Amino acid sequence: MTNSAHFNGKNWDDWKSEWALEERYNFRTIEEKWQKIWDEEKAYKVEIDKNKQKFYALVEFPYPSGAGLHVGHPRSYTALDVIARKKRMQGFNVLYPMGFDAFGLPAENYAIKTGVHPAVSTQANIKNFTRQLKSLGFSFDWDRCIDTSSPEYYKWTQWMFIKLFEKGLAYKSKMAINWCPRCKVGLANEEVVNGCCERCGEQVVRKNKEQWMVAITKYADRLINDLDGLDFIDRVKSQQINWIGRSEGAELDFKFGEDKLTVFTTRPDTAFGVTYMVMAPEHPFVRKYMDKFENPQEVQAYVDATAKKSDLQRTQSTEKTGVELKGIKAINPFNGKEIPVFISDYVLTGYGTGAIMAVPAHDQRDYDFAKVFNLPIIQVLAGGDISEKAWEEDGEHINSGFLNGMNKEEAMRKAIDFAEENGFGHAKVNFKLRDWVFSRQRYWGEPIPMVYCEHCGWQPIPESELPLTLPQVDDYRPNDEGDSPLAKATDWVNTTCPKCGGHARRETDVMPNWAGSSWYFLRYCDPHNSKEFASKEALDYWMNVDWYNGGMEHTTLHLLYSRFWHKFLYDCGYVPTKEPYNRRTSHGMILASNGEKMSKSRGNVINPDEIVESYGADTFRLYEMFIGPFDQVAMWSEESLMGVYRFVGKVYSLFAKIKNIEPSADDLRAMHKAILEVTERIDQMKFNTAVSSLMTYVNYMANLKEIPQEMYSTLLHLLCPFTPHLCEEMWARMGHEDLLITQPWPKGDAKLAEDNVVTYAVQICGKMRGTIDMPKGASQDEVKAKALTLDNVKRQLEGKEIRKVIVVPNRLINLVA
RNA sequence: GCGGACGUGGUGAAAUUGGUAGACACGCCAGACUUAGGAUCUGGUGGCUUUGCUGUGAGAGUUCGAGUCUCUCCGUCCGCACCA
Repeated sequence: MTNSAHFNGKNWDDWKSEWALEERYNFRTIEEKWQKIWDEEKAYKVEIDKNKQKFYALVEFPYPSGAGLHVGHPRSYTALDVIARKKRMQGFNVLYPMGFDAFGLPAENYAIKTGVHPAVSTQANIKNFTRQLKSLGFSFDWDRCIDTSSPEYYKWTQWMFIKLFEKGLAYKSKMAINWCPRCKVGLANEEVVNGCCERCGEQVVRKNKEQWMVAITKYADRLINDLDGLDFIDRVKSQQINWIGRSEGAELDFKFGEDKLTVFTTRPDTAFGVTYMVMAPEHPFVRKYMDKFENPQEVQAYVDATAKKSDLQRTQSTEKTGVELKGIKAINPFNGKEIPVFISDYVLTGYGTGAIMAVPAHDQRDYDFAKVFNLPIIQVLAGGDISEKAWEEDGEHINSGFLNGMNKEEAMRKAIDFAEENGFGHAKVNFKLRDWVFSRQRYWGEPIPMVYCEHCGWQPIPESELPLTLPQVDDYRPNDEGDSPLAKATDWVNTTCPKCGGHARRETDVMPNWAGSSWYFLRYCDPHNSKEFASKEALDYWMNVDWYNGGMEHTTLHLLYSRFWHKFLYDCGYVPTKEPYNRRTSHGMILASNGEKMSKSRGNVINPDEIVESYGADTFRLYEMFIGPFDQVAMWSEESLMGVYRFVGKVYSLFAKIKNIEPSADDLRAMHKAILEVTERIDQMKFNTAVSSLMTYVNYMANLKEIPQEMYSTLLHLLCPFTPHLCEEMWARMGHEDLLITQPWPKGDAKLAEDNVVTYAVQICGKMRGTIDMPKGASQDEVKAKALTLDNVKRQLEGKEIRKVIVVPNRLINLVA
């Protein structure tokens, strides 16, 4: 790699004496110097180059909070930076972009407190984040930096919303939504954690509101099925599948008054075991039939009590409560039997049809309810002990008319056939996934580009009026009624209908902060395009994202939303692929040294700035890669960080021992082992052991009196993705004028890496009894003969006969006596 | 309850996927050196009753051979959760 032509007119000794003046590793000057050079030369700028194979590496862009970068962010960023840098050296045209997910509540809350416009504080935070990211030496193409809160960006978010509306996938609906009384904002299901607001932890309550909804459920099946071809880690796939919650069953109609009461069930085969039915308290029939019930006061009281409960209260207690709707019975279409109907809060209004047929013998929840209300329990599948608990397993059908004698699978089929033939039911697939609540009653988000006209209903604003920018307001506070602060900007709200020209009012809710991030990876492909969200050429070249790393906490939020959003754009013909990400991996969290989460309130947050200041970016980066298995949680340890700092210093000081000499066979073995191991382990995201390999290699060199140039040069190549500043500096000190980051990745030679002497484990009956050194490729007999010379082996075999010999070449010999 | 991951020294962890358990670090112990530096260097460091034995949460099984595969327990972490 190195030759004398690169020595810039000086000879090797001149260079060495010049640099030897500076004995201590001074990371500050080195890092500052190379960051400046990379910045000035736009070393990581990337353009479409059809002669090169592209590689698109992506990390989740941060929300630019006032707190600045957390040590958790760089774990993900460094990992893909290592991969991006290695891919570049391997000749790929690498797109590794960064941007800011800049809409969100903290900026708005800050504005409420201080009066500073969210745009102002957000820009200040972006500036700070950018400084921090640059100080860590990431190889982002900064020319592609995007900001979801800029009108140039959200113009296209709005444009896409209009497309959703035009295709009938965005619709306005009045429904009970999750409402956070503290944030004064409606939440999507995905944003409710254990019945509490994901952001502030306040208990979420139900509130009836007109909301924009996005019909993600239309894509439920495809969001599950298309996971099949993707290289996502298993827990991401299973969590998404779980969240979407597909279940197969049937919808069946039971007669109720003059109506049909439709239920969804996954067990139509148990229909002969139905002894009662339950509706959710919110079911429309409850109101419709209220004056026909014999006990309307009791029913209404229960409905009111349920409405007052928070989701948490409602789901926490598994004790069954409810009220019978006296005076009206339902009729089981399978056997014509009259059965009582109840309302109970264990039946949810949002899932299935909001009503169930109850089979207490074969469903534990129904069983519990039946016990409380003394309802009959009819066993229709043989098995278990019905006097103890429900039997939810398979069995032979009994007491089930024409289903008798069948097992579960057959009876299911026959029951659905019967329902279809007699017109009271059909097979049905249901999902837990609900449509996406897309309205937020706040200020700092994308305005929803819709107007309401008395005559024409909801109309999108013309594309020529995009972007619809946020109006200035004086008061950012939302109110308890759930009006957005935008409602106060009356000049902005009052407008004309784009269809009839009459008076119309703008939508005053804004989009959720998940909107901008649903398509940002597309914008990176062509970030300055003012005519399209991205050109076809750019999308054809750069998509898909080859490798996307991000947090597990986004699995059922951003990751699911953006897959849906992308599929929608694909259906419209705007993007060339049906899935956005080929590969998805996830990093573990970094915890404080005592295993607690880092948080402001605990006062245990490590600020990356301080680490960079004290130890340098290279040490920080390398430590985060060495801290432990990438996909697992890791605990911050300043002591371990010191070990890495020493290693970096050692790499620096080895420079003094470089000589223009040829490496020996042993040297080459150590070198090629390092190349092969580091290359493979980076690809597998085993960064911690890749660093171990580098340490082993450096330890080997530290033991040499003189280090061949080639060995040191190879080290710089292999280490460059991890500690780019130091490596670039030492590369220059070796006399090179071109940048190390543009050099080709070393090629490992497995032959040269092979040991010529191997140590065999000697086992007797599988137990280790000693080791022997053998030349590589020794015959079985030679190995056996040598093994038998060991004292311990002789002793163990005394008076025994060897019955079998197993030799694993170059590894072990096992003598079975 | 359902789904997923996991259990290895004083600590963070390795283990070519069934073949020498503890690589690489941290910490600790002993020594050297000093331009006293967040020092650095050298050697040692699983346990034990140390010619050797034993050891990967516990117990069984498969195998010539198990940290790795199978089964049963025990325990930890994460996600979802009255989803019909």
